[in-house]
Amino acid sequence: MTKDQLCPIAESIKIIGTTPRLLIVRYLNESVIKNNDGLGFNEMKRLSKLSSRTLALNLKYLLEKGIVDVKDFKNRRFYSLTKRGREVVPIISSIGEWGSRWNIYEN
Amino acid sequence: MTKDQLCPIAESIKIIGTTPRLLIVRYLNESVIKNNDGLGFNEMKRLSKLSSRTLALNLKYLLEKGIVDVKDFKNRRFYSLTKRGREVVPIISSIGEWGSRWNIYEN
DNA sequence: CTGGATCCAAGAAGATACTG
DNA sequence: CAGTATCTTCTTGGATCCAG
Repeated sequence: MTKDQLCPIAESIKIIGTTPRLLIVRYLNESVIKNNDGLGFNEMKRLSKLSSRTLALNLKYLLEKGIVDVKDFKNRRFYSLTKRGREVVPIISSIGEWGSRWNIYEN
Repeated sequence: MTKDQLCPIAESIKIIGTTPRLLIVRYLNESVIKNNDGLGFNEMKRLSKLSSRTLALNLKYLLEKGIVDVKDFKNRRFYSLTKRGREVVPIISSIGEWGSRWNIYEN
């Protein structure tokens, strides 16, 4: 809590408001909907179309922020959303709803 | 509409899901709430703390996408949200709500 | 095969100075 | 006031490589 901290909204935008991080949350959430145990690195890479470098860096960031969790079992790693991460999902939903309206007009 | 287009959510994230663009929409929306005529370039720069370069580039992008509008009067330029731009506001609201919960836990 | 790490090129953002 | 020019730094993409 520094003295000249920014407002919470601006801070939040800086934490989660980047393309790779929103994409990661998005696909992790969809994996939950499908009742999976989470997603593996390569599966996220394929879905999100992020490079392995970008995916690895941003996964690490989201792990540190407590938004993403990882578990090892069955000789694999499974990434999933934490409770805090699931709270990000409404943001993704809003973007999805905006996208639907957006596509009514042609770009 | 190319053949291998991505899903609308991923596309939407790429269009609006970047820090500078979210910040721009955020402050333009708040200026509407305050019943202003919009925001000038320097005012947005001061509020968003974006560099003039980043602000100019992203304003141009949002103008092209029809999310932001600009009008000249009183010897000044006033940026504001279009109807389409105002549809982005729920995304900002979701981020704001998330930010509030976020701050309950210390980072 | 999975989960990265590494290297290099390209792009986006930040800082600051400067101009019409 | 509203940007542009320039330079540096950070982020991403894409390919490749490698250990378990």
